[in-house]
This record gives sequence, C-alpha cells and structure tokens, in this order.
Amino acid sequence: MRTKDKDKIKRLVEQRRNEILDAASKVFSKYGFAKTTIDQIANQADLGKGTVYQYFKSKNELFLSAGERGMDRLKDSVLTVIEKEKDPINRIEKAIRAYLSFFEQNSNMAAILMQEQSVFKKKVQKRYFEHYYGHINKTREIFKTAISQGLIKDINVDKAISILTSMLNGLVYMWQVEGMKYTLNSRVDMVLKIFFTGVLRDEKRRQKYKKTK
Amino acid sequence: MRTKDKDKIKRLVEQRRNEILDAASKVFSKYGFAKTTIDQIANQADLGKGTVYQYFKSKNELFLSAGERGMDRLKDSVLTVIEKEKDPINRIEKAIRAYLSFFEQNSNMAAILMQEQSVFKKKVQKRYFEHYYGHINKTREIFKTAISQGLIKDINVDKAISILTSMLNGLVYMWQVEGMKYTLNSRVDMVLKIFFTGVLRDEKRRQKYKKTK
Amino acid sequence: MRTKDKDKIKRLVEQRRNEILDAASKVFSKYGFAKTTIDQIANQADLGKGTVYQYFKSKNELFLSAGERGMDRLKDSVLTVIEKEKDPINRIEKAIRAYLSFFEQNSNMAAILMQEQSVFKKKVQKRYFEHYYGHINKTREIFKTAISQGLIKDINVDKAISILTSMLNGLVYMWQVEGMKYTLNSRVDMVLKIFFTGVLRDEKRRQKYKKTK
Amino acid sequence: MRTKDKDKIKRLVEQRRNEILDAASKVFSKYGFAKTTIDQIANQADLGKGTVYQYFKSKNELFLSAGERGMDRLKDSVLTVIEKEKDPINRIEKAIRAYLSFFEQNSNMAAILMQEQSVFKKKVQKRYFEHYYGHINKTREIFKTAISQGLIKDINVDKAISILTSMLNGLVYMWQVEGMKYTLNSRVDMVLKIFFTGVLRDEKRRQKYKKTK
DNA sequence: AATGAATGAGGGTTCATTCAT
DNA sequence: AATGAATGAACCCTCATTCAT
Repeated sequence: MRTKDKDKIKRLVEQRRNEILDAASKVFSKYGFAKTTIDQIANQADLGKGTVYQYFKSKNELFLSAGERGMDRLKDSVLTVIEKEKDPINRIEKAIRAYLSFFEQNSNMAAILMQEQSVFKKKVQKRYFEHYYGHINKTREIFKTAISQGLIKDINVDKAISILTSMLNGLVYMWQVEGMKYTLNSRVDMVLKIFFTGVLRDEKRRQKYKKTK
Repeated sequence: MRTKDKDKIKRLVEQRRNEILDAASKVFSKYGFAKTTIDQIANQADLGKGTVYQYFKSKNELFLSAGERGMDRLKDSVLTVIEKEKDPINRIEKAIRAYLSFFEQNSNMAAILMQEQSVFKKKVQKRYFEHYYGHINKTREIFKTAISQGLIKDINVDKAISILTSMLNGLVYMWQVEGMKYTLNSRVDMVLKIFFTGVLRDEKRRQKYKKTK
Repeated sequence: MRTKDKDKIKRLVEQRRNEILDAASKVFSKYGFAKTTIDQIANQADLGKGTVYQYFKSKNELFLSAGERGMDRLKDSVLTVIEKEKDPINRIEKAIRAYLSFFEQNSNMAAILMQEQSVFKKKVQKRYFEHYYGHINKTREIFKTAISQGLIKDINVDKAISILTSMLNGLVYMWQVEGMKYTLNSRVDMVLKIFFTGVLRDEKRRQKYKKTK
Repeated sequence: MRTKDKDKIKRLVEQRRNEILDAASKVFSKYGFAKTTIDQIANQADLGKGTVYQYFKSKNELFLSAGERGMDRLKDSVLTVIEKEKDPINRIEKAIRAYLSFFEQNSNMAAILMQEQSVFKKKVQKRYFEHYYGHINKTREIFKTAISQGLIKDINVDKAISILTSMLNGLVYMWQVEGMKYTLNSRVDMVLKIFFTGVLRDEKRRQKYKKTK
C-alpha cells in the first residue's frame, strides 16, 4: 500500500516535472531565454507560477534542466541506434542519421541547446564537456576499428570526429536560423556523401589532399 | 574649407562609432547580450552612457550593428581572397581558410554572430538572408564552374554549399564553446581533406555513396 | 462517556495548540516575525503546514497568540509571587525578581514581546493596554499602601510604576540585544538598590532631588 | 571652478541622501520595516524608485543607514551637552535629559532603533556594540569621578550604567508603545529623582539595600 | 556634443493561504 | 483531522532609456 502510494506520487512528480520541461522547452525555444517569462511557461503548462518554482528553483535551473533532458535524450537516441549495428561505417551512418533525426523530431531542442552557450557561457562549457567527452570514447572506438579494418583513411580520429560533430551541429544551427524551411533529412544523404567521399572528382586534385594527417 | 571640416567631423564620428562598436563587441562577447549593460559598454569605451545613446538608439541596435559590422568584415575578408585566385578549387580552399582565419582574428565576432540568432530570432533571420543570399551567387558560380571543368562531382550545388557553410559555422561554434583552446588553423587541413576527398578509403564503400545527388 | 470523550479531545486540542505555540515561539524569537515562515514552524512542531492553519487562522494570529500566552504566563508568574507576601516593599521586590526571572526562564518571550510592537504597531497597543492597565491597579494599590505606611516617598505613583516597568523592560530588551551573555539575575540586586535608594551618596545633592513630585 | 563644482555635487548628493533617509525614517517608523515598500519611501521623498536605489543599494542598507544616522545624531546630541558641564552629577543629569529630549525631537528614531534589533538580530548586535562600547568609556569616567569625589555610592559602575541605559531605553520604548500620549520631558524629573535617590523613605529599609555592590 | 542622475516598467522570486485528498 | 501541492499577490531590484545641464 504505502509503497504503491509513494511510487504513485513519485511518478506524478516526475510527470509534472516533465510537463513543465515540455512547456519551458517550447517557450524558451520560441522566445529565447531572456525574453521568456516564468509566467509564460506557467501558462503554457496550465499551472500557477508558484508551482513552477516548486519543481525548479530558478529560471536558470529550469532552462538548464531542459537542456540537460534534451542532451540525455539525444545521447540515448544515438546510442540505441549504434547498438544495433556491427559494421563501423554503418554505425557512423546511423549515428549521423539519428543525430539529425533527433533534432527534426525535437526541434525545440535545437534552439535550446544552441542558446545555452550564448546565455550561460562558463557554466555550460563544463556541462558540455561532461556530456561530450563522456561519450566520445565510444565514437573514437568505432573510428579506430574502421581504420584498422582499412575502411577509413588513417587520419587523426579526434580531429575528424570534431569536424563531423561540427558539421552536424552546424547543420542543425543553420536549419534553425533559416526557419526550418526544409527537412534535415533532405540533407543527410549529401552529408554522408561528403563526409565519406568528399566533393572532388578530379583524381589529380584528390592526390593533393591525401597527404594531410 | 567647409567641405574639409565636414569631412573631418564625419570621420571623427565614424571613428567614435567604431570605438563604441569595439567596446560593445568585447563586452557582448564576454558576457552575452542579456547580461551586458550599457554602462559596461560605456565604461569600456571610456565614454558616458548618454554618449553611447547618441550613436546608437538602443541596446538592440548597438548589438545588431556590431553583428552587421562583423558580417561585412567577414564578407570582405573572404571576397578579397577569392578575387586573387582563378582556379575554382583554389578559390574554395582560400575561402575556407579565410573564413576560419577571420574568426581566429576576430574571436569576439564568433560569440556575437552566434548569439544573434538565440536572442533576436525573427529579426535576425531576415538580416541573415540578405547577407547570405546576397553573396551565395558568387559561391554558386565557383562551384558550377568547378563542376563544368570536371573538378567537382556533379552534385546539388546549393546543398553542398549549405553543408560547407554549416561545417565552417559548426567549427567556429564549437571552437568557441570549447573555450578556444586550440587554433582553428590547426583544423583547416583536415577540413579541406574531408570536404574534398572524404574519409572513406575502401573503394567498394565509396561506390555506395556515389549515387547520391 | 460522551463528556469524558469530549474532555479528552478538548485537552488534546489544547495540547496541540500549545505545541504549535511552543514551536512558533522558538522560531519567531530566533528569526523574527518577517523572516519566519509557516513551514519552519510546522517543521519545528513536526506537523504539516495545513495543520498549523487548523489551529491558527493566520501567521499574524499565531504570532499574536504566542505573545498573548507569554503575557498571561508573565502575569500569573508575578501575581503568584505577590500573593505570598504581605509587606508592600517585599511585594515590590518579589515582583521585580519574578518579572526578570520569568524572562530568564522564557527567553523566547523577550524577543517575541519586544517584536510585537515593531511589527504590529496599532493592534498591539490596544492589546497591550488591556493587559497593562488591567493589572496596574493591583500594583498601584501596593504603592499607595507603601506610601501610607511611610515606607515610600510621597511620589506620583503612576509615574513611578511606569518608570519601574520601563526599567525592567529596558533591562530585558538590552539583555536580549546583547545576546543574553549575562544573567538577568546578576542585575537584580543593583536594580533594587537603585530603585529603592538611588545612586547618590552626597546628602546635599540628595536634597536637591527631593522636591520633585 | 572644478573644485567648486565637485563640492557642489558632493553637497547635493549628501542632501539627496539625507532627504531619502528622512523619508525612509518617516515611513519605516510608521509602518515597520517589513510592511514598508521602497515605493512608499520613494513617493514620500518625491523621487522615483530607481533613484532610491542609486543612493542605497538595498532596502536593508537603507534601513540600517537610517538607524546609523540616528545613532550618530543621538551620540552627538548627548556629547555636546556633556561637554558644557564640569560637575559629574550635572553631567549625568544633562545626559539623561539630552537622551530623552533627542527622542522627543526625533520620535521616528525611537521606532527605528527599536526595530533594528527585532528585524536584523545578529547584524545589529555587532553594530550596536561598536556604538555603545565606543562611547561608554566617557560615561564610565564620569561615574568614576563622581565616586571618587564621594558624590555617588561606591557601586559597580558598569552595572549601574547598564541599568540607567536600560531605564532610558525602556522609557522611550514604552512611550512609543503607548502612542506617545505624554511627553518624555514630563517623566524626566521623576527619573532623576529615582535614579539619584530611590523611592524608599523608611530609613531602616534603606539600610537593607545598602549592602549591595 | 557629452554626461550621468533620474526614472519606472518589468520580471524573478517568496510565501501566506487554500483546498482536494 | 492532517496534509502538502498548488496558487498568485506582493515586492525587491535591475537597467534601458530619457533629459536637463
């Protein structure tokens, strides 16, 4: 009985928290951190302003929590897909697809995660690294495997990953800036083509760029 | 006489405007738009708060002007370099180098341009398009020429340019998020290698990604 | 049966009320009225916030009730002691001792009674008078008796009582302000000496102050 | 010129500060710290809310400053009077008169100084001691002199001073609680009489209280 | 032209009080 | 009867903007 009750309450609390985060994500992504008021979020969540403050102790924390939840989901989303593949190239392809697909499905998160940096500077850098470097090892392994299997050129893996990540983040960023007028999915094949094979056709020119490590 | 005086005054005004924009860029990039106060900027510029308001009619306008000036400089920087080259591949390479080099030299601008979007949403999109599409034609021509010369694969040029731009913006964005601990220059060779030739070595796999248009 | 049950319930209610008042007195005296929250009191009393509101209809009422209870106890305390004495001077001495002793035993009440005034102004003044003038008659009688027996100078009794009360309240007030670093008891002999015989030794000077009525 | 300008500005700032403190003292003493809003004070001073914040960085600081100014004035008031007298008993008498007279003239200060304690607890205790013990030495000297001249009984000086201070504070406190319906001046002769000669007439009884030290 | 004192709208946050369980 | 989640009124404080000097 008791246990059930406590569980029920816990679940309700968790649900309410999520409802607030949903509302917050929506409003923050639409108006930006500074122009969003707690009242707007409370209204969006159909709650009183005070209730929001029972679940999150400040506007900052609320925003950061929305970002945190988004990052966790993104991570899960990508990892789940990777697990299902064995071949390293396929893994990379699926990861890229999953990454872009996540933002397509959760377009609020693009604006939120992009804003964190602008608004919170220092604080976010730390959080960011914990996330990024906490999971880059997996990616590094995949690339290393691909190299050892002769599938990928013998390049500096960390730089390559950094550039891939940049490319994906850049795509999401610009997609957003341009008002999400197209789908990220419509870009993914070209992204893969470029990342895997480059745009150069001329063989002589390709040789020139071979040397770089 | 008169004309000379007027010119002198005009130049002084222009100089003062620039000093204020310098101060503003510095402070905005350090603390972000919301946390920056006009007082901070006035102090940084060694001017009174009222004076700042005589050159820019609002905090918003000041911020946007700083962004505008940055974009203009970036554009000039890239165009100047392109003019000097004939070969389309070299032009692209130089443009990429110039783009990243600009942010390395004007690291404040990275933070400022990145923030615009977060803070101003709608308004910025319009400005952005004017810049971006006002000058993409040049880039499109270069790519088209490269294709017609058989130097570059017969790909969708607009998508490719969009991805390239995304990659570069992404690089700058992440460089900034990570606290500018490395140089952008240290990444540029790898960027070129990837963009031009991709990371795949295995020929069979390369074929697979050939079809995409 | 019924009656007994009702009595029991009544007693339990009374006890709970007292527990809450104990908790409230403790917290109010420690943090002051404004900085004390109902939550703090509820926690201190090991009760839910809602329960506190079933016994007291507002924070104000709770505070005022704590003061009321304290005043009643102080009154009882002093009256009990007076009853046991016959000689008017002894009565006065015992009353003074009991008064100070009460605050020594109930140091929370010093802070609470002192605060009432600051926080509630008007309301308290009325309550205060009911208490003060409701029981000054007794004191006035004692002084009158002492005068008629030639034990005390023929002074304006009301003024003298007012000054005595002020002196005692002032002692408690300052004891509190100074962090209760000494005991009130350590002051009582000197208080009696001064109130009864004054500090002057020089007879000529004493004459000068004789005339006052 | 410059110097004069700066001086003028300095004086204006000082004046404005004082105007705000006047307004604050009035409102704080009327409604109490917690119920007073900065808007009320700003209105009372015929200024905008923001202006108040240019002179005092928080409500707390404003309140404390009002208290500070009051204490300083009280101190000055008493010291000035003492300077003019040579005879120790006269000095004590004048000090007592000046003390009560100050509150009669600055009745706001009674409420303010009394509140400080209730509202600020710890913080104020420290400040209080600096004031009190910073100037008790003077008083102690006077008493010591009086004793050595055989004018005053050979009592514990610190305790006696503490009791005198308590009596005066108590008088002010109660005068205030009772709504300032009488004048403090109407009490001062009786205060002197009691403090100097006590209320007892009966010689036998006086002997009893002689022993105390 | 340059200044900075004055302003007040705006929003984050607290917490007494209510009420459904 | 006991509870504590929900609420929103209230208020402190910040800071962009104005304007008299």
